[in-house]
Amino acid sequence: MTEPRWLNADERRAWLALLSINTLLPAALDTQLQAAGKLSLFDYNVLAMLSEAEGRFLPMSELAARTSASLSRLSHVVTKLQRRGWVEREAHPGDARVTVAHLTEAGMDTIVSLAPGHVDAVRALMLDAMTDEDVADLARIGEKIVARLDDDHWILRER
Amino acid sequence: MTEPRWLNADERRAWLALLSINTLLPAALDTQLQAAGKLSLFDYNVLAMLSEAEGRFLPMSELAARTSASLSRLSHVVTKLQRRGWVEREAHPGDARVTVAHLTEAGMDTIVSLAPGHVDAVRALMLDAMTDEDVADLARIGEKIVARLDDDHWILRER
DNA sequence: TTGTTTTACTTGAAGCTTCAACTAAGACAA
DNA sequence: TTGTCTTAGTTGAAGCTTCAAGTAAAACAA
Repeated sequence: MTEPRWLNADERRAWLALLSINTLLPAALDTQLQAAGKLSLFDYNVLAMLSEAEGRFLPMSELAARTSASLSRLSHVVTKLQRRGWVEREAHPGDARVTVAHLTEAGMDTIVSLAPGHVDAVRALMLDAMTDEDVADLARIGEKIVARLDDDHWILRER
Repeated sequence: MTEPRWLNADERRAWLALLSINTLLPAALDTQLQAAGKLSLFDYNVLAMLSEAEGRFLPMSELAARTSASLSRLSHVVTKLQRRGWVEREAHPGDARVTVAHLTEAGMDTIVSLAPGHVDAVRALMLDAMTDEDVADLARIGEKIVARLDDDHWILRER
């Protein structure tokens, strides 16, 4: 067994910053969305991913991939969103194992009304702190990390 | 009411990457720590922050700041860590409102035994994906975002 | 075709986090 | 000193996430 390599100064700074962002950023966005529409950041993302999909529907697995969530977590959340009238579950015509989640009109209205405030919050909490070059760097470095965590993650598909 | 400014390509890439990292990285580290010692990343960080503090103790408020957590969350977790014999609660001599969390010997042994595996995981999941320059850039940009989220966050203190 | 494995998803229980309410002590003000 | 405000922390309940187990259909194998 060899000695582990401890983190150097920059590695430690990068790691601690990421860890802090990780806790603070979702919490702040949750607060904004909770106030605006009584939903969480994760709820919002589920609706957002459906709203951007062709036909406003996606199989549960694909929706789970696009929200980086487990199927179990997604299933519970879709049940909740269904009770609120924002999403419906439908059978897949070609494969009976598949459940398709479909954004309703009410769900679409909800996300359309929430999007401006949410985007403003993302800018205020994160993007406004950075120069254009910082944003490009973060995009590039962030995608490297995502590739390391999941080498066929959906956000890397169009590259 | 003005039109919101939507995200441009790089902004969207940066935001989606951060959101994905945010879900995937803690999940992967949780899995490693759960397997190695049946604790979460947050539990680990609480122990780590105490182990690095002078005297291996900190007031609850300070520990909450260093783990970016609410006092409520920390209080529940310290109760759990206390039941496992890793932390003790003590009264503060000068101010009776303050509770001091103190890492026990058993707690120190735990973190010492877990640290190498955890650091290896942080490297494997994140740092190994980046060049030295990337790491320095991420540290710089990450700290800008942290400053935006909380302008006197503890990781910015030594600057 | 029959049995086996894999894929897609759901469910209930256990554990974790948040929220609101609460206690208690220190600081401040008159 | 007395009352008020602020700070520090705890608690229980509600809601969210994970985990393990289960169902059912599709794919594969002999």
